[in-house]
Amino acid sequence: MTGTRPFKHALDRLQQAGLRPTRQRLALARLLFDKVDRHITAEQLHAEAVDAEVQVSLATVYNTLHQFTDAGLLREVVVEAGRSYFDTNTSDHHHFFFEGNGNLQDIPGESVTVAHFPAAPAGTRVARVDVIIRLAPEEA
Amino acid sequence: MTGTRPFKHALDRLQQAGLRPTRQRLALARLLFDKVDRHITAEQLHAEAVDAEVQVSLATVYNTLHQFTDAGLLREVVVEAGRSYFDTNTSDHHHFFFEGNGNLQDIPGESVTVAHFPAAPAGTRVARVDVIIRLAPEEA
DNA sequence: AATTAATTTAGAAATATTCTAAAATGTTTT
DNA sequence: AAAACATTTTAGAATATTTCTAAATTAATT
Ligand SMILES: [Mn+2]
Ligand SMILES: [Mn+2]
Ligand SMILES: [Zn+2]
Ligand SMILES: [Zn+2]
Repeated sequence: MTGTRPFKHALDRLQQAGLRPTRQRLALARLLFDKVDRHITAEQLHAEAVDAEVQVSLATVYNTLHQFTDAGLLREVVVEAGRSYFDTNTSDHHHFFFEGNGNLQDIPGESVTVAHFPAAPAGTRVARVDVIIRLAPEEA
Repeated sequence: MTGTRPFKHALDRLQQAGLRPTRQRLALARLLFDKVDRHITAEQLHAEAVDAEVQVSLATVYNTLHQFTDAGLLREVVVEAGRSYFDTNTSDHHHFFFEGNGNLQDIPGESVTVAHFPAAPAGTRVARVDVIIRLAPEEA
């Protein structure tokens, strides 16, 4: 019976995160996690939900994306002013960013070495290291 | 005679960038470049200008920051949604970002090594490599 | 079924940034 | 130095993203 596994998968994620499995969260989790990894904005996800005839407000999409992020199910990626991407790939990795079209592409964590940087200042710890390789169209 | 050198310095920058030395640009250039390197937002710079009794609109501050950036006099740094910093340090360097208070601190380019990353996809060239080391308050 | 707690929502608000077109200023030509 | 021309500045509106508020709904527990 096709169609139940995706629900199961999304349900597992919510339980793992300690979040109540509401209709909206289940639907958003399915949209987010039942496909290949991706980088999506709140508005894009809301549009996808509307498109899939899931009734959910934009406020709830924002709330849910932040809850998922806090729970470690998503990662927020900021590369441009006034636009936040939410990344379904939560493994240690980095990004190519195409300045032309705003696309993001993953770079596996193992394939970048960040070495020699100074120790974190006293009273702080390194929460994350982000490497963004900004790409421009090749000149003619 | 103190007070003329700063004008000369700012004037040089504008000429180097091929920008007309208007009252507003000169004043903003002095505020930006006649002190130690820093990371400043458009609103902060506008507030400083108002404070220094320089009459300039917020729109002009944005225009000028972008012109300076395009001319290579500034660098835009994006680390948080809905907030752009302009960096008077245009040398090749990276950043510590304190998630607690939104502060940025430079890391000299030579003290970070980014190695082994994949080649830029066909049709693109690497415009810049940004390394952001995100710091959180040390846990108790 | 009643109680309690968590969630969703519409709409307003806050924030950041860009746009528009008119006024002002700077530059070049005569 | 006036006239002509080009650039810049500006107020205010517009756009865009994100957050907030408080009321309505839904879920979980008793
Ligand atoms: Mn968006
Ligand atoms: Mn700001
Ligand atoms: Zn990613
Ligand atoms: Zn810097």
